Amino acid sequence: MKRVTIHDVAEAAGVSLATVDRVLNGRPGVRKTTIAKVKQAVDTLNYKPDVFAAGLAKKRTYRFHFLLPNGPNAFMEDLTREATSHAETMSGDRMHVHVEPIDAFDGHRVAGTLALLDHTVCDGVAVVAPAFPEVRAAIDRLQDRGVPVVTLVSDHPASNRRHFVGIDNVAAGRTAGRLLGRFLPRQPGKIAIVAGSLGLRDHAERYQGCREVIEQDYPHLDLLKVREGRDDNARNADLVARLLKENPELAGLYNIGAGNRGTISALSASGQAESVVVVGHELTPYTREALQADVFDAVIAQDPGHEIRSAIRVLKALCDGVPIIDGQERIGIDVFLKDNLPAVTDRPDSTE
Amino acid sequence: MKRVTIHDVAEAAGVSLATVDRVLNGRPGVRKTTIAKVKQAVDTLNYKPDVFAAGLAKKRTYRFHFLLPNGPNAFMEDLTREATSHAETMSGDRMHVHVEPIDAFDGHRVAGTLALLDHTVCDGVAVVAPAFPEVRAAIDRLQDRGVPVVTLVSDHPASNRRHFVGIDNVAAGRTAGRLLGRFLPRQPGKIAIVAGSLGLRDHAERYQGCREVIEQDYPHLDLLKVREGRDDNARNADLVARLLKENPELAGLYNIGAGNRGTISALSASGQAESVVVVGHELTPYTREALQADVFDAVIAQDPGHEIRSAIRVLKALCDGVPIIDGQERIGIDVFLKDNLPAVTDRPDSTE
DNA sequence: GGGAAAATGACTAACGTACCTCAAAATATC
DNA sequence: GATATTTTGAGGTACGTTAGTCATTTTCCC
Repeated sequence: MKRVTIHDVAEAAGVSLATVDRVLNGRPGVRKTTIAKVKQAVDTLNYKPDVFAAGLAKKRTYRFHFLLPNGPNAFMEDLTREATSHAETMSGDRMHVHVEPIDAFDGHRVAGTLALLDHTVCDGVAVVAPAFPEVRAAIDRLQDRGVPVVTLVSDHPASNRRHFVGIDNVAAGRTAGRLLGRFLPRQPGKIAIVAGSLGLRDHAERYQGCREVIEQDYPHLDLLKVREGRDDNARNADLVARLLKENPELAGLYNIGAGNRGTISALSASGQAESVVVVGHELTPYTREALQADVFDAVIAQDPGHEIRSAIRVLKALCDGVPIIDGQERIGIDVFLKDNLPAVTDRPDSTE
Repeated sequence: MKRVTIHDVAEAAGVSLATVDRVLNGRPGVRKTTIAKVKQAVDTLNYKPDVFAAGLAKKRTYRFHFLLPNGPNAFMEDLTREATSHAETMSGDRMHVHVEPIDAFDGHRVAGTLALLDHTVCDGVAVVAPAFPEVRAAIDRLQDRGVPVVTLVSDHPASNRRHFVGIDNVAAGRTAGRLLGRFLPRQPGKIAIVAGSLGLRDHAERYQGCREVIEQDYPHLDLLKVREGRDDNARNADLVARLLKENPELAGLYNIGAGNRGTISALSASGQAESVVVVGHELTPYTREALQADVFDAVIAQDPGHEIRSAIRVLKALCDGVPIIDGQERIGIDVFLKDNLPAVTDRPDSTE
């Protein structure tokens, strides 16, 4: 039951402490036969370095920057809240999480913010990457400077980001399409789609997924052309009101992006809320209430807390050069109906 | 940016190191005015103890026992696999997770296993608690001996367990009912329910939730009386085959417990698989395949990896006497359709 | 076999906290 | 005001690792 230390390893391998240290920490100047001896001893003794002692000795600190959109978006606010709250609780663990609001619609500003970072300021960056080429370039340059970058929520696959923390948006769109197809009766009907902008990668992918499923498995359903509301509540309210007026017999509605609040108010005002099957994204106080009031029928979501924690773990793993446990870092596509809503936690008000 | 240590706190408070230590670790013999001075200094300086140094110094080890059912059940196997895999990876963190298989159907044996534990052997216990009174008593006695106990997957609310790590099974049942109600056309139809045993708390709760929703919102659907297959594949296959023969026009089927493999094979064999809407529990290789083949229409699940990690975090928090972050420890009710299945991870074969 | 280079050993000082002892000072008790 | 008691200070050791330095040994090459 006693702990195996490097002393034991040294003894077992018949070498000195210094040599064991050289092997364990990959320092140069050790013959490979000796390396083998040490490694052999390590795993016959099943030596595991003491994380506490190691952490103390190398007095490493992890400084991470989180670049998160600052818009009036309940999901992003949740993400920011989770990040700042972790910034506090983990500061004892030699973690310094700095949250920096960015304007996700201004590619140059985001690229500029990224350009200011290097290893003197931080050891890792998580960014909700808008799909601008200058952002991709800034990510790549930052990594060339030795700072690992992970994308959060919205990926930028063309870049060299080391990891993406977020959901598979095509699959999310497919799920939305499946729910619409199955919730609606097997008869012709029209489905409206409201997105923020198809220029946003995640929105485009969700649309693609939804369309795939509807066209393949529910051909009796007719997808109206996508309306873009720029994730703005007022615009969405307007769009949805008009859609409902133009299509009094509308069967389904898929709100691909944010701006749920606008969509919900237009639906409620129209009096058609219950007859239209509506699927939205992200669990916020508004979508939650809409589900309970049968205005929304399903919500596809991703857990912001999981995403922040996962991003931190991944960045730490990248800094330490240890492998990432894929299974643990996979972010699930959550499906919420009115019946499986998580209990509310006490949170300050937010807008969307 | 430099780290605040107890030295700084001592200096700021105008007391000695020893006194700071006494206050911080709640040792006796300090005047309350002094305590106040120190605490004041602690939070003006925002002192946070260094977890690495503390961990090293108090060479604390956390020894946790996980008592998990050993039956041929893919979900429990996943749970066991996650637990043993964490036992390895966390052994460096002074965590010793011991997994002990139990026969969940033998209350006396489980109680006997619990009775053998005390603080000389382990610092915390997580148990998938079968609903026997002797198990409740054993849990309470174990806690009286100073070992915190959390229940896992299946709760025992009457006991004094400190926490329950698992899903709200009533809500899970409601979700299943909702999916059946919404996937089926709005016309009369029969729904069959196969459980392991209504004597199992989680199964009973799921049934209750499902019935609530169906009776309230989908009264045109007729719930057949529950068949109990004891989570056994052969029994389930038999039951389902008979159900399908007796009810050729069966509209829906809810498989409340394990034994999915039996249910699936009977459905496939009957040729009625596609016409019956089927909801099952837990994501296993079999239910996954059934979803993809349109034999199952939805699967309600809980993530075994999350549950194990949560149980470990909770037990550690209980040992350290620090508060539990509720939001982080809440286990979600996952809903899987064929479209939002997580990518498969490489795992050894399992049976169910 | 002699000299250079490479490999290894022996030691030490951190890192920040926990926990212990013993003495000194402050306060309480009569 | 003397004594008993409580409170505080000073100092040390231990925890297991990292990351050095410098001396010594081994190996290699001509």
